[in-house]
Amino acid sequence: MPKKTNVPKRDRILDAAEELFAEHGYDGVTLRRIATSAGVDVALANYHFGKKLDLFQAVFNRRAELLNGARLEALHACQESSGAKGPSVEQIIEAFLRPLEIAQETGDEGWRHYLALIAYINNSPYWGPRMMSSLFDELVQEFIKALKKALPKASEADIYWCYHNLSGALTLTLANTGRIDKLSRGQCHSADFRAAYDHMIPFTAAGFRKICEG
Amino acid sequence: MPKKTNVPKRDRILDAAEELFAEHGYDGVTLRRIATSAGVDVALANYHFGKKLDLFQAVFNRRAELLNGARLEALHACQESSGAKGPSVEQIIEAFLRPLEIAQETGDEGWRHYLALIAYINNSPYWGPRMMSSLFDELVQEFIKALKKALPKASEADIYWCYHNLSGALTLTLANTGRIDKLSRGQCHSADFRAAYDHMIPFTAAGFRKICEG
DNA sequence: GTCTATACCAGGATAGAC
DNA sequence: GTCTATCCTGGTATAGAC
Repeated sequence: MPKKTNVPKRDRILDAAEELFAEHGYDGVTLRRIATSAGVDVALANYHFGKKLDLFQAVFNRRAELLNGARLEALHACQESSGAKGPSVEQIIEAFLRPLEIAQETGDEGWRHYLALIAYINNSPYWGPRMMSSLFDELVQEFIKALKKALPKASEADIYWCYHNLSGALTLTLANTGRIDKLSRGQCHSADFRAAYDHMIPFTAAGFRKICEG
Repeated sequence: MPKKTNVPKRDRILDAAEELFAEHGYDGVTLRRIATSAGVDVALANYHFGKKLDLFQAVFNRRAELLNGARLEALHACQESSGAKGPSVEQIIEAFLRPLEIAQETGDEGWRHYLALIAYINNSPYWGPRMMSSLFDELVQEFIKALKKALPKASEADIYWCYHNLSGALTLTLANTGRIDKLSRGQCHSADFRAAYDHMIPFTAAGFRKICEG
């Protein structure tokens, strides 16, 4: 892959950091490696972002608003089109997941790395509690509220456990480890988010209904 | 928690490494920290296990056979009790998951850390492809075979995508990040594996049926 | 304001002496 | 089994070039 020398160095640092943090985790990456990969001097990351941790957070923050905006918009769209009874479980999960196909649609590798970074953080006992809430709790609670309305008989705990299962399936998908490719001997592809969601939406919707409608 | 000075130092190193690797990942832990936590000299880890990577693999290997033996035994048990028609999807998933309650049952914190380590490795784009197959593929394929029998109309790809969703839900559970506790404001507890599986088994079984039985 | 060269020093992996 | 020395890597600060 050719170095994009037309992109501003500040962005190249973010891009390189995004890819490397997603693949190797926070401690698995050095600032020197990020700088080399971005084709800039070691000290430039420090100049633009301060400490390593600040860079990490800058990477995590960069695309969050755009992503969650799209998801919230999708939720509101299906809420409006469904009237007073509200959207179905399937529609809600669809709105939660489909905007994440953005990486495939735009062909922007950066999005793929970013989503893998979310998976890393969400699955980490260290980073998860420290970093997920501030960017994602508001969005999740909005979806939970919609799900409660679609499943009025469900207890709160049941809804959250179901959400946990959905979140886990999603997280492993975003991690994009290639494990399913190998297990299935090439019949499934980790990188094919569309196929993943095509299965995940009916799968998890059926799970929600089973637990929450009895 | 008091230092267990009665435990052999070699095991104390494994225990400490297990806990720290699970929490911080491979690169987030130094041999010094492991040694300090185990109450032994820095060089002793090197003496017993060689390089850091070898210690990492030793930790990952240690409990795998016991764990997967129990899961396989559970699968065979339900296969025998169900006769020629074979066990149901629920029974198969139950056999896949319930032995993982071992941490809760035995009260051995080491098991909890070990399971979190599996979650870390399985969700990692770097470690997943390098370390999961050798210890877990055989077991997984055995369960897949049973699932195919229980869902004879399903395509292979569908089975594997459903397994992927199950594996993701399980992985996030094992990671034990406390996120669900926070989101649900204390109504669900990450550490309560029994509650997690009580929901995960019917949830994922319904998903399998939806995808694989139409 | 953007960027590079360089230096500093803490901390760590490893090997070899004991 | 343990202690220590050595070499190296990495995060960060600073000075100054463009």
